[in-house]
Amino acid sequence: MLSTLQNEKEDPRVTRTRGLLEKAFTQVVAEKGFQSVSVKDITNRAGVNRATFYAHFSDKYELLDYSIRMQFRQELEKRTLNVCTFSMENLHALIVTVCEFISTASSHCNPPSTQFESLMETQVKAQVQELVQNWIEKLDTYIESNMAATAASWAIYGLALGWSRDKKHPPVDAFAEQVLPLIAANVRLSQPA
Amino acid sequence: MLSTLQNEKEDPRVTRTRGLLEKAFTQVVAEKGFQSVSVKDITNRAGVNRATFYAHFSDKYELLDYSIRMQFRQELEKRTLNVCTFSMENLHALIVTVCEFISTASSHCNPPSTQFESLMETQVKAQVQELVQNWIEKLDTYIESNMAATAASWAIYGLALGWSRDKKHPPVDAFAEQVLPLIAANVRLSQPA
DNA sequence: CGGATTTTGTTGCTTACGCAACACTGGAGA
DNA sequence: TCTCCAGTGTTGCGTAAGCAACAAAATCCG
Repeated sequence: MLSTLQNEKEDPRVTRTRGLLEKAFTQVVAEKGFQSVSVKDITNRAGVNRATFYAHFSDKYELLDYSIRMQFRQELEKRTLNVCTFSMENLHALIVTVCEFISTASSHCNPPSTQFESLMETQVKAQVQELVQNWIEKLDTYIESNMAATAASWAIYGLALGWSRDKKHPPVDAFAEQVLPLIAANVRLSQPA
Repeated sequence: MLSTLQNEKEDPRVTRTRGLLEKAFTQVVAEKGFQSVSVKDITNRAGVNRATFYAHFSDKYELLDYSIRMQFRQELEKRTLNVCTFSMENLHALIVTVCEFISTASSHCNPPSTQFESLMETQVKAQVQELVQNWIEKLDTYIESNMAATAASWAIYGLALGWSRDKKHPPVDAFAEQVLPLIAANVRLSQPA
């Protein structure tokens, strides 16, 4: 489910094609806007056949979904949050990541359509959930890691979204430091008293 | 023969694969040097299967050949010399192009092995030959365009090579201006008196 | 409104690529 | 010397991608 497992390494051709499509997608969307972009625009730019597009994505909305997922994942990997264990520093970094991702995404996307935001919310929460759950499961667990991770991911996203909408929000680091105890409480419950 | 004809547009997949291999090739060669680089190094970097490499090139020497040809062609296209007619300005630009290509290539390649230089010579002369012949054929021809172009290409390469080896050579533009009449004489013979 | 272009998905067939396995060569080292 | 090993080419088979053609929407426009 939502498997981030790169274990089952996929055919290099599909990796390549998806990458080309995603890259072309972000380019043409930046030029013409999402709505006025056609599948043909994307495939032309990517140098990929249109039929091949449909072999990977049912339509451009699904590619948007994929693109958002990949970009956020890349942010996590950039800070090696995908390959670490729980610590206050890492949790801090995670909160910052979400804040910045929401912030740059919504500023980059004009106008921030509702469907776009809900898409982003879904993807980000799902990955944060998975990541935090992974952290918890490496500790001695006393409660459902699933539930704790759900609570944490919703809380983080909600707080980050509020922060990004605040016209004059404090610096990210200060904000993250401020809410850190709130989130940490969720995770910590699963640690031995 | 040596057809630069992109007319017969090739499968996007082969264009892509060749491009990936060439890009990877220049990278790993820059890092490890040509001799100590293996086919596996190249294909790993390119994300292309080793068997696919051999479907395009018989060995790394052939890829080197291809790479040189493409890089010089790119220089020509950069100055739109591939889509123009004869003029003194264009001939000047052509000479400059050859000079700079030899200069940067031989400085970039350490040591400038004999086989490498002869490979470069072959490719550059062939393309200059083709280009000049194309120029001449658009004029009213009184002599074999083939022969005139051959003379011009050899002359240009020889002069450019001499220039690049000259320890304290004059600026490219000055040099090109200086030898311009020599080369122009070859081409001009085919024009109406 | 009505015709004319685009776009969208879909399909059958061809071709290029990925993969694993193979035999072969040549160089390094106990 | 012999073994080991990393690189080289080659092969057969499975799969992804290219292509042309199609019907069905959707969009444009006089």
